[in-house]
Amino acid sequence: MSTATVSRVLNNPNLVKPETRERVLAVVGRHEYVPNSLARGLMTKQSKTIGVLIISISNSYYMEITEIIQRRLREAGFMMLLAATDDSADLERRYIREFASRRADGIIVIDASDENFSDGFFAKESAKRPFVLVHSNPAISASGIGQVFVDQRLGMRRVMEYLEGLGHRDVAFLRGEKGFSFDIKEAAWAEWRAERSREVRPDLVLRVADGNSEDAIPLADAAVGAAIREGRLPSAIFACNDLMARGAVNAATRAGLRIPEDLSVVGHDNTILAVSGRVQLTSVDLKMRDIGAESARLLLAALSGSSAGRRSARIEPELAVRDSAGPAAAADSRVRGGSA
Amino acid sequence: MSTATVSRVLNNPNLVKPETRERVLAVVGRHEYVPNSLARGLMTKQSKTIGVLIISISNSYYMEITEIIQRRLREAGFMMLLAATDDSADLERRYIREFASRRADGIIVIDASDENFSDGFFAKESAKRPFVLVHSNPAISASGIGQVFVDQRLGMRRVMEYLEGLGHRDVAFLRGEKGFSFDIKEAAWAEWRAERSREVRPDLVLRVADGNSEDAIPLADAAVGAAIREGRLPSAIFACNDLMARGAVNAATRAGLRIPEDLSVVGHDNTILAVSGRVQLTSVDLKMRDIGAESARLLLAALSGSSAGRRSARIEPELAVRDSAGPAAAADSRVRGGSA
DNA sequence: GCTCCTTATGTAAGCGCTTACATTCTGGGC
DNA sequence: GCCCAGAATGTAAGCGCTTACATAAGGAGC
Repeated sequence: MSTATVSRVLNNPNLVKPETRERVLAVVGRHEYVPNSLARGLMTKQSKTIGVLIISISNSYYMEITEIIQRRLREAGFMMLLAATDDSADLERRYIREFASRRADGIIVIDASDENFSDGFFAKESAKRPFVLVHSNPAISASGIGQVFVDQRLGMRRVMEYLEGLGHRDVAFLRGEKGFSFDIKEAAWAEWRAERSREVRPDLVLRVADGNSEDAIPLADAAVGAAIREGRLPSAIFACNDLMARGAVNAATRAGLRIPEDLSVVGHDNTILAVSGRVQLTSVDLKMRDIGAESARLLLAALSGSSAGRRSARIEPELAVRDSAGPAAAADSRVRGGSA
Repeated sequence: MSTATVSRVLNNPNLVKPETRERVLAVVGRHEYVPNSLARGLMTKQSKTIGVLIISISNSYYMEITEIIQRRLREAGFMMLLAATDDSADLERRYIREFASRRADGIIVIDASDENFSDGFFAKESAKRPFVLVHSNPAISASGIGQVFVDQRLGMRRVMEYLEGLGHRDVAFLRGEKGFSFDIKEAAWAEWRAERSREVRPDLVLRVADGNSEDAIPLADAAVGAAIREGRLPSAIFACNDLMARGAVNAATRAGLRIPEDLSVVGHDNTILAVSGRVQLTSVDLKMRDIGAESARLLLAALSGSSAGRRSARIEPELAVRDSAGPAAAADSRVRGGSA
């Protein structure tokens, strides 16, 4: 019995006579033969492996995306190589090279670094193999790279529209010190004000040193607490993520403000934190599952070579409306100490 | 210039004359040559890849473990293949085969299925390549398999000790309907009572249908709310995870009980939920980072062939003491309507 | 029974590397 | 100038597969 026959049994069973097939299968089963994918990949030039790059593994946002990606990949017979870049453009590059070296059939980069986009690195990689970028950067969205564009500007406008509808003219903006995701949201927030000829008041922007870790909760708590004491908080506040939104709620509650009667709070990301407390947070839902599903879909489509179909997708965030935001009417007078 | 020389430049630079080395490196750089790890792995019999198996990706518990594992693997020059089993023993097996086929140099299985342990599958796999199991199952801990044993029984005893010290004689037990992690905690809880000749009262055990998803919060809320109304809640309650603990806190607060004055609550897992609300939860810390670090350490040690050193580790959970549990004295009279 | 076509199996090349072994350089000692 | 050890490089085999091509084995048709 030649190795070729065995190979055929495993890959094209219909090419071999049923009885021979049985015989081979029997031996294979008895000896617990495990094919060597490395050798197979060397011949077939595909590894049935996809590389996925995220910024941090212990971040529910990325994990929700990754979970659905992994599920889709499994269904399509692929395995997932996962790595975290810690937001380092250098590590991002190194990992992409590593994926390439392992002959990953495709690569998904979630929240890719600006640097590697602007110097053309992504464009070059994108030409070599199926490649999908998940991001919120309008600059990238204009490029020809396969991508899932998360329209955060739209998300922000939906928040502002909603609050405006509730009568809130001024909305404080709570963000972490640095991070692209904070910048892009603040830009949309400022744009909204500018469009309505409202001064883009810097005093409305509250900043905490670290907006992404657990510490963001107490930090936001402190920042908002101070703003309340100093009477410079308007009737509503938007927080760039649910961590900070929780901190804001805690501060307000401690200060004796009721939510949403005295202060409206809107969070972002719609994580478990939004529904964990007594007051359920109204929060922007980035549709993580859709993001994951779309990136997997785009990659798989590119992989199957069906050059038909879109090479990119756009995700529209939605506002998950809950209890933490309400009409502005009563609020103004309370928060500002009845000066209205 | 022969391929052998190139190979040497890349793997044993000192074997080749500096100037040749330079020449090779120059060409390599110019042509953006990316070595083929598949071919390399075929020769060297190692893929520099580790397979990691968890139950669910979008679960902060597993992700915290995975994050540190990935970091350690990177430092040691390995990449991580990650897959989720959805708690299916069959998928678990299939993925392990898949890892084997891809010639993963080692495998880590987190919260492995009972089934694949008891039928000897893990033992067999463990013999083939470095293999580490992370679990809380005393049965496995007695086996010779490389492992990180998380002593949940000890964690429970620390909770009970702590509450006993605060004067709580009876502690309600809040769990999800099914799951090994719930069972093992309940067993330790019952054991504690039995040791003190206290009846293992079934009415002290509250069950919610789904203890692990987001729904656990409102479900726990409802269950605890009912128990409060029916006056069958003792002065303290332990929840098998922070989700349910949050639900308990919400229910108690709504019912007008103060925490911890009127009711003591202890959670489990010490996740972000524990510190997200106004009342900070006392919660069992399973030392996720230690678990991840230990599993990576054990695997890497096995990989480097240093047969010295332990083949297993034991993790001792600790109680992260915060504000949600306090002395029982006042509580008894309030919760039970002053019948004491 | 012979040809011819189809179907089933075997043969061997080659995927891109590493590495044992063979060969060629190089230069110090005489 | 010659010898020889050691360093530098080349040669070629082989890792475990897949697959084009060659060969063998069945029938069907006459």
